[in-house]
Parts: sequence; C-alpha cells; structure tokens
Amino acid sequence: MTIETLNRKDQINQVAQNLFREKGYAATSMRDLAKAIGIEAASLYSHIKSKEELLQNICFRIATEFFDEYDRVQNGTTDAKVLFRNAVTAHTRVVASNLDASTVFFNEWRHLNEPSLSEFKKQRALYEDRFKSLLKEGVEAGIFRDVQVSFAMRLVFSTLNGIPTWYRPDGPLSPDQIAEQIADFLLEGLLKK
Amino acid sequence: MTIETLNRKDQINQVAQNLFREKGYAATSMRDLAKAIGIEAASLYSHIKSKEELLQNICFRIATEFFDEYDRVQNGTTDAKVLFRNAVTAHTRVVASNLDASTVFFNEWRHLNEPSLSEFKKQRALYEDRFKSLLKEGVEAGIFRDVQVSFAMRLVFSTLNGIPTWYRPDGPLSPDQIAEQIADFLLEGLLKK
DNA sequence: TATCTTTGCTAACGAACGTTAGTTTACACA
DNA sequence: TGTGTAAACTAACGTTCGTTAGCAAAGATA
Repeated sequence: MTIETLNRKDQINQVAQNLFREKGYAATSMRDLAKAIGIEAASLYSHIKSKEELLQNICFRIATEFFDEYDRVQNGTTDAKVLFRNAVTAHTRVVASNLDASTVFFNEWRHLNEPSLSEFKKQRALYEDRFKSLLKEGVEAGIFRDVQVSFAMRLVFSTLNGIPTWYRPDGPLSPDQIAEQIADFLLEGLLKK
Repeated sequence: MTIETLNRKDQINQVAQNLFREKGYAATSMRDLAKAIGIEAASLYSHIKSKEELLQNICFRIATEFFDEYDRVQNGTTDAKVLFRNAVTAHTRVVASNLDASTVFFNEWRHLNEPSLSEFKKQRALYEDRFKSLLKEGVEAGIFRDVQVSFAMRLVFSTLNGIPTWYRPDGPLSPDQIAEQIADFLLEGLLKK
C-alpha cells in the first residue's frame, strides 16, 4: 500500500467524519462523500470496503482513544478529587480534539450492524464502569456528596458528551482549559460556598 | 374531520415519534412507519401531507411545551435559586414526559427544511436566552459563583437534554424527582461542603 | 335508496441508494 | 521500453425511497 493510497484513504475517512457529523450517517450518501472529495462514488471502493466500514473506523478509533487517554492520566494518585479531575480532563481532551469523530461516536453508533454493534456497546459499558468506580470511591471516601453513582455518572457523561454541540476550536479556550472549567463545574456546582 | 381521522392521525404522529427516535428520521422510511401501524405506505397520505410535516409537528409541539411549561412555573418569585430550580424542573418535566418527541427535537431538527429550519433555530435561541438571563441574575445577585453565563447555560442544557439517553419511565423515579435531583446536582456539585 | 366523505387499497412513477463490473489512465520499476 | 499496479473512470445492477393516481369499501347523511 503506497503513500498515496494511505493519504486518499485517510482523506475519505476524514471527510466521512465531517459529513456523518453534519448530516448524519443515514442522510449522507456515498455520492455526497465522493463529491466532497472530488471523485466519483464508485472510485471510493478502490480504497474502502463499504459505507459501514467508515462508521466502524470512526466509532472504534474513538473508543480506543478514550481508553488510552484515560489510562495515560490515571497514574499513582488515589485522591478521588484528582482522579475525577484527571478522568474528566482526559475525556474532554479526546472529545475536543476529535469533534467530528466524537459526535459520530455519540450519535451514529446505532447504525452499526452486528457484530460491531454489540462490540461497541460492550466497550462503552466498560468505559462507563470506570467512571462509576471512580465516583463510588469518592463517595465512600467521604469526599463526594452521597449521590447515586450511576445517576451521577449519567449526568457527568451528559455534560461531557454535549461538548461538541457548543465548543468551537477557534474560540478562546483550549481543550484543557475547557476541561478544567467543566471539572470545576461538576465538582463545585453553581452555588457560592 | 371526524374523530376517527384524529385518532389515526394521532397514532401516525405517535408512532413516527417513536421510530424517528429509535432509528433516526433519515433511516425511517414511510414503509417502516406504515408497517408499524398496519396499513400501506400510500395510505398514510390520506392523513398527512408529507414525511417532513411529521418532523415539523414533533419539533414545534415540543418547542411550544418548553415555553408553556417555563411560563407556568415562573410566577412571582425573584430568588435566583428558586427561579433556577423551577426552570430546571419545568424543562425536565417536558423532556421526561415526552421522551420520544424530545429526543427527536434534540437530534433530528437538522433534517427540517427551510423555512422551518430557521424558525426552529430562532425559537431555540429565544428559549436558551431565558436560561442565560436567569443565570446572569443569579451571578449578579451573588448567589451563583462567578461563572461565564453562556458557558454555564451550555453545561446545564447538556445535562438536561441528555436525560432521554438514560431515563426510563418505568424506573423508580418520577420526572419531578429526577428534576429535583438534577437541580441539586447542578447547584451543589459533587463535593461535600 | 342515492349521494358524499373518509380511509384504505394496488400500481406505479421518477429519483436516489449502495455497490459491482469492466475499462482506462498514469506512473513506478525492471 | 515493457510490465505491473494503483486509482480513477463510465455504465449499470437491483433495491428502496417519498409520493401520486385512481379506485374500492364502508359508513353517514339526505
């Protein structure tokens, strides 16, 4: 596989990410995709196997990034507050650095077919469990309020996964700054102490 | 228009809400919709004008509910904390009582065509402004922390609009109980005081 | 009983869909 | 210069799409 092939293949995946985000997977035709690249629809199949392969690539690449980034920041510390802040930062960084792909990850995964669909759900559940454990430890350590952990986990993910609906990378805040502010918000709430 | 027409029309709208939520607007065909009801696809057109009309009905009905419910709870009080709690409760009640329709409202509005699309965006912006004002007043009154109000508004809506991804009406909590817990979470944060 | 309205049906339209077959073009390398 | 390969093309496949036309059945109203 030559360099040119890799480049074209990467280009297809990147444009697909963008179109799937903007129009949705089902409403994006292979002709739309080809036109955005400047080739014929049939020519796409010199580089990819199918439309669904594109969706699989996006979903599972992002899933891997979530796991990898989480592992990277969870080093020695056992302080629940720091652990939480690190996890939020890691997740936010992945989302904010992959706005197109993570939006597809959040909204378009249901168009996967089996067995990819089941595999996707399994990985997502594993990732969510990490946050649940983390919240559980914070509550048991008496650092967090006595919240229901699976409820809190849902609210945390709602906040984090909503980032692509409003974050613009050309704005004033970097992903890490966004992450910090979100962690503050989740930890401190709105009220003055 | 007889009672039977209204019933069938209502049924079509209700099934459409459910299918548009589960599969997405673009991936739901008129034949899917007809089959779920038990008639032929062509027969739908004795009751509706077009597929897009169904989407418009859902989006604008929910928009109206958000405004109406907001107006209903914002009575005499000027306490920012109570105002915020009331707004969160109103919004949550609309979402939790219309899980299918509100999911379509959140995720499928982009498939509206002009001029409905612009009208939708305009109404949504107006609604968001209400929450922004409310947060601004709380910050200025010294009750809320000194957060950026449009940033805080985005986080609040992310939390609220994520409800359909996890809330199950057959679970133990009523919409009002959910609303209360979410308001607590947003106001108090995770940390113990 | 005769007429109108509602609500369904079958058949079909033209367009768009994902994808395949077969061919041409361009370039790397022997 | 001749050969092999990658990457594009045109043409077309069978399917599905939203929607329309025209008609039949059923019930209400006169």
